[in-house]
Amino acid sequence: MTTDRRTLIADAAITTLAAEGMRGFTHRAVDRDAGLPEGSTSYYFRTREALMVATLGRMAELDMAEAGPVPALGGVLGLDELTDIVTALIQRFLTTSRARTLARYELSLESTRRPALRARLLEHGAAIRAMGEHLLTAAGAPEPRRRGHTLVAQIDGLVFDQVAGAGSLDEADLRAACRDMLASALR
Amino acid sequence: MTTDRRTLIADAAITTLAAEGMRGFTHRAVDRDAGLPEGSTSYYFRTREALMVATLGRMAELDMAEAGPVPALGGVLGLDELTDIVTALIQRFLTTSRARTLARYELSLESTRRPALRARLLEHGAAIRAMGEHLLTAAGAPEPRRRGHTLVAQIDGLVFDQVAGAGSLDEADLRAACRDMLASALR
DNA sequence: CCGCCTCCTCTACAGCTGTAGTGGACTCTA
DNA sequence: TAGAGTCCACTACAGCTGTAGAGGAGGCGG
Repeated sequence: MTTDRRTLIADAAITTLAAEGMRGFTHRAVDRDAGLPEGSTSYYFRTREALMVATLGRMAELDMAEAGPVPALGGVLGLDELTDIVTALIQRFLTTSRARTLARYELSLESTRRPALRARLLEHGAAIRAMGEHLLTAAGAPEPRRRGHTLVAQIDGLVFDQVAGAGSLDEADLRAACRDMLASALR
Repeated sequence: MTTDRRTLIADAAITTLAAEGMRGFTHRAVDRDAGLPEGSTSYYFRTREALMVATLGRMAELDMAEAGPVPALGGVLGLDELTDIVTALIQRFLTTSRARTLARYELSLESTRRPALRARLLEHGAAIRAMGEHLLTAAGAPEPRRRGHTLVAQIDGLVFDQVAGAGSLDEADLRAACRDMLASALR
């Protein structure tokens, strides 16, 4: 499978961003991570901002591919199932897609200063919150919109803490926290 | 009040970090923000990492000065008082000390790659979580330690969302979210 | 008055960065 | 086969960065 050159570069960019931060996020560093000759990244994405936007786009694509299967469930969701789904999602953020998680935080902070990035990020964030809302609706929660937004933000906090903070909670703690949040939301 | 030169620089560094991110966090940029001649920052903090550590130290100092008055309350805390305290804290993070909040996230992410920074950050984080634990203990919550950790992380998520994410929650939503979290913790 | 010491500013410099442009290899069209 | 077009690797270059060090201003002890 020879992936598209741009996709290959965007994937490498996610890795670079997670490993080196915004400071080390340079055209040449991405070239290295992608195993391409110097100049490749700069050819496909002339400016650093274009590279960021492309990286974000690729992240959104991967996020959706990963989370897509989840809301395909039918029927009414109970607290236990909901907890399972959310806990599994968090675990994936922390392991399989840890790099993408870190890269997302980097880009979020950067979007504070870059309108072009901010617009894309909000778009993607809206899609994620919509999923949260959808899940809560399926479980019959009141005010699913507000609750969904809150829930997503709180979960993000737990993930951030695990990935860039103290990381003092084990899997059982995370599960308990999710269950409490969801129980509040369903009340 | 002529503050110590190092303190002046560290304060400027917080501003620079919040405004320009890790990438724009350079000796010369801090010189400019501090209104000092070029070379000053580089003289007091020879390496960039030393500057980061000093910045973090100053942030911890300011955080403590700000939060210090809070736990001075006596007596048993009720859910309402607790909610008031926490909501007020969040509001301060988002307004008065917004820059410091952003700088903290920048440094948290950076600490992922810098052991020297990580050590200091964990130290400060421990102090903050101790405050959370203390508050919950005063309110008679079971498992205040675990609950405190979770609470702090969740609050951080709400703050991050407001400051660098969608920011779709208004003050009433934040208050409601806090109340729910605290109610869960007290149960 | 002299010499010393501290605090600071200024300058030097090698290395890296973003971005643009040149030119070659390869592929398709006729 | 000739020509045009596309994709890509490489190079150029000005600007910025981290860090080190030289040197000067001003105060202090004698």
